[in-house]
This record gives sequence, C-alpha cells and structure tokens, in this order.
Amino acid sequence: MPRRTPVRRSAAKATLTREAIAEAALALIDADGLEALSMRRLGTALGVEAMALYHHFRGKGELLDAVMERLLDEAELPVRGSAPPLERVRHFVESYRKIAINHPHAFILLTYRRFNTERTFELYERFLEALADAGFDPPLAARFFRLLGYYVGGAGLADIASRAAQPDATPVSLEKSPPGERYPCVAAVAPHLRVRNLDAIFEFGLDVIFEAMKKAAARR
Amino acid sequence: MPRRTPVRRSAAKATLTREAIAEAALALIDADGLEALSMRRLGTALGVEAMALYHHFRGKGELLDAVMERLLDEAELPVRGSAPPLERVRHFVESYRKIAINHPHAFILLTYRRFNTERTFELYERFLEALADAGFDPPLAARFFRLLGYYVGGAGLADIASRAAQPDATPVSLEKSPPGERYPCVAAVAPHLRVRNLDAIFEFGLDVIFEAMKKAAARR
DNA sequence: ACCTGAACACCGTTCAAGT
DNA sequence: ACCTGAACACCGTTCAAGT
Repeated sequence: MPRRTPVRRSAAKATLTREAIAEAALALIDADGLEALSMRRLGTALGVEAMALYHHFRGKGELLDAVMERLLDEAELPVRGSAPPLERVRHFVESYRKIAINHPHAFILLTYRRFNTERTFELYERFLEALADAGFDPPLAARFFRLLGYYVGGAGLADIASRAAQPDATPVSLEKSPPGERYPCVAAVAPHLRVRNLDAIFEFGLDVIFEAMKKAAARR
Repeated sequence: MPRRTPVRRSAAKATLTREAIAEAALALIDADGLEALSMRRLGTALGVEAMALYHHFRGKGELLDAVMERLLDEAELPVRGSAPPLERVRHFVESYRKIAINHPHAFILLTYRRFNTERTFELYERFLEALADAGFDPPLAARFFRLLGYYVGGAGLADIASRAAQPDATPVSLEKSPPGERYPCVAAVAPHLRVRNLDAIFEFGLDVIFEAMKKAAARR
C-alpha cells in the first residue's frame, strides 16, 4: 500500500455530524486517494474510534453518498432566468467538469454510484427544467440529458486518467517508448493529446453537442 | 461484505500462465464484482496459493492491466478496407459499448486505468488510422478521438449504474418515492430513461457525434 | 523457475459494553 | 444517544524457505 500521509488528529474534535464526517472523508480522499478512505483512518482523523461513524452512517456506502452530495454542491446549478436556457446548461456542465479537476480522486464516485438522495434529485430537476425551457419535450430532453451526462462523466474520468501517475501499472508507457514506425497514427496524434490541450478538447466536444441542441431547439 | 459465491477450485489446475490467470480474474469479477477480486480468492480459484500469482504479475495493478487487455479483445477493431472509415469507427465504438453490457463489473477498469500496454497501443492505432482515412488531420482526429472516447466510456458507466442494484446506497430512490410535484421535470422525463430505452439513447448520441464528423470530413 | 507458508500491516462490520 | 474496544473474517504484499 502506497503513500499515506500520517493522519492529523483533529485538535478541535467538534461533535460529530454527517456533514463534518463527509467533509473530512472528502479531504482524506483528496489527499491520499479513494482507496485510502477507510472507516478507521477517517475515525482517527476525526479523533474518534471508527465505530463511532456507524452512528451517523449505516455503512461506508452511505458515507460515500454523503461525499457525493458534498461534491455536487460545487456544481453551479442552472438558475431559471439567469441566462438563456442552453447557456445555463452549458455553464452547469462546465462547472460539473471542474469537480473532476478539483477532486480527481473522488470524481469517480459520481460516475459509478447512482444518484439517489434528495440533493441529487434537485440537481436533476434544475438540469431538466433548463432543457424544458430550451423547448425540448420529455423524450428529447431525456436524450440530451443522457448525452451530456455521458460526455461530462467520461471526459472527467478520462482527463483524470491522463493526468494521473499510475505507479502500479505495467511498466511501458506511451511517453517512454515512442510509438515510432509501429504506431504511426498514434505518433502523429499524440502531440495533440497532451494535458495542456484537454481543456480545449473538452470545449470542442461541447461545441458539437450544443450545436446539435441548438438545431433541435430551432426545429420546434 | 456481500454475496460471494463459494470459490470453485479448478479441477484441472493447468500450469499457470498470465492469460489463464487474467481469464480467471475476469470470471471472478463477472461473477462477484470488482471488489471481490482478491489475490487470495483468485489463487484459490486456480488451485494455488495467492503468492504464486506474484510470479506472473508484479502485483495487482499488473493483473488488472491484463484483465483490461482481455476485455479489449472483445472490441472489434476497425479493419482497413472493410468498410468506409466512419462506418468502421462507428462499428468499433458500438462493439466497445458491448463490453460494458457484457462485463458490467469490469468495464470501469477501462475508464480509470490508463491504456499502456502493447495491445492497447494497437487499438489506438487502428482507431486513429480509421480517423485519418476519414480525412481528419491530427489535431481534428485528436478531438474526435477524445469526444468518442469520453462518450462511450461515460455511456458505459452510466448505463451500468442505471442497471445495477446498489444495496449499500442511502435508501430512498427515484423509483420508490415518485418525484411528484417537488420534481415535476424529473417526473416528466423519467419514463423515457428506463433501462429498455438506453440502447436507443446511446445510438441517438452517436448520431449527433457522427453527424458532426461527416460534416467536418466533407469540409476538406 | 515456480510455488508455499508464515508474517505484517491493514480492511469493514458485528456485538456487547460503557456513559 | 453516542461512543469504545475486542473480535471476526477478510485484504495486498514481503520475505525466507522449499522443490
């Protein structure tokens, strides 16, 4: 097991709340990675026995749901009237991607765990409301809702993977052994896939999707 | 810790190879989930001590890379000349999504672990070759390469999450407590997001992306 | 070269007990 | 109501030893 910084026992030891626990859990994940989050380590960080946490969460799954809610608090939900509907949606999607950038170890939770708490329903509602305001009927709203969700989830994860060090991987990497003549197309494209280009690539994909949305909205 | 079927000790106990180990690992993941894959359980399944596996893989990370290669064997790579370039790409992307459907517990490996083995380079090469054949220069190929990768990765994960039971989640789910008047847009769209619609939704998103690719290809 | 077995430092969770 | 402490059934990996 790799790098895990010594856990700083909280001096304050304020009374435990779900919010404080989720906050500490996210801090631990941000610092040391998702695998480093354990009930024992989290307890230690909060100055408490691991089992104390079970008084606030039924188990680790519920704790992770609370961390997801904390993450989603950082997304800027579409607010009715603040801007034209599709602009609201785009801003929201861009803010969602920032969660991936700011919490590379935690973001994956948002892609493989279901959204099923009150606050996540609120997010869906604001998102779908903006799509309705843009003129999409429910079937079409469902399609663009999923398309955008797929895109921003996949982009977040892929960009994190591109940025991450992966010490446990099979040694031999694209950077170290240049593709050369065996992989000419890879060699030609690789320079355009550097980390510094990922923001522009993300926006390009959004352009493609929003172009289609504008056209679909104009058709009705 | 949930359901883990008793491990069937292999009768044959053929000599250990990387391929046989990766195969058994994938079978274990398919049956019981990614968290159920442990070196100990895998050893037992193969009729061998856990430590024997370390003679073939440096650690669990390398083993997971081998499982990824096994998964990617199920993708149908674009083959030059078999069809027009964009059709080749679309067929490949659709076959990639089938990996998610067929290996819901393992697919996530392909989204958060980097591709950095020979066989994954081969996949990149065939993919990018088809994009080059379609007429895209390297910068544009890079953009559509990522766009498609984001989409198919995100779609695979999201569809898996939609289909999966999640016993450790916070109880209260969209299906159980109908949104009603608090979430009217969710209520309107939810019927169109049922599992049986996910295939059509995936194809809709591909239509959007390939429409843009056709237009971009025509411009040169 | 390939595998074993004991050991080390971890996990999530149950359960009975304390205050 | 909230927390502790011991216990149970697990982890990945190191290391020395066997063949």
